[in-house]
Amino acid sequence: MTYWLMKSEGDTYPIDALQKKKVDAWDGVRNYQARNFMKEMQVGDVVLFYHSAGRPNGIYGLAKVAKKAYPDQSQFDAKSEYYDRKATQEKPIWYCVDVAFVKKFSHPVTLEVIKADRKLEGMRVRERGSRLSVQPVSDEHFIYIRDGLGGQ
DNA sequence: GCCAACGTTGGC
DNA sequence: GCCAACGTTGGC
Repeated sequence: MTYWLMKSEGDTYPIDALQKKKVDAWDGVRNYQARNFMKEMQVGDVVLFYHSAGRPNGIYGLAKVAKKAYPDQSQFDAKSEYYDRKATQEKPIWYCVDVAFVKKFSHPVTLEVIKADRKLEGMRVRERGSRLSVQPVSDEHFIYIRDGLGGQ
């Protein structure tokens, strides 16, 4: 079991949108490092759902991986903003996973709190300039957030 | 809305 | 294969 943090823009795809759909494709990722992490994901891995451009920014709840990485169909769609002309059905470039809604925290664990808590030292999202939209999270950090800060 | 950080592209 | 230019992300 691996734990992850995945970012979504709070005003584009908030956790409420996933709650409504229950399961959805996490597509549109166009960063190689993030893609490679998604390829490592296993069904059942738990994800911290992070809002950037949120009010405020932070972790709003939990999701879990419902389907392993498969080719992101939007890369083949010329009308999509995620279209990639270099990708072919035989040789896809971009992958996505399906994620399922698990729960929404009663209060988001804000970036401000994450940065202030010494127990969360080393979390990637704290590091200055970390723009990576899919990040692994250590067991300790994950459990501390799920059972501690997020369970308030 | 600004701008620093940093990933990607393309000329050489 | 280097690196300058460019584009995007995301915190503030």
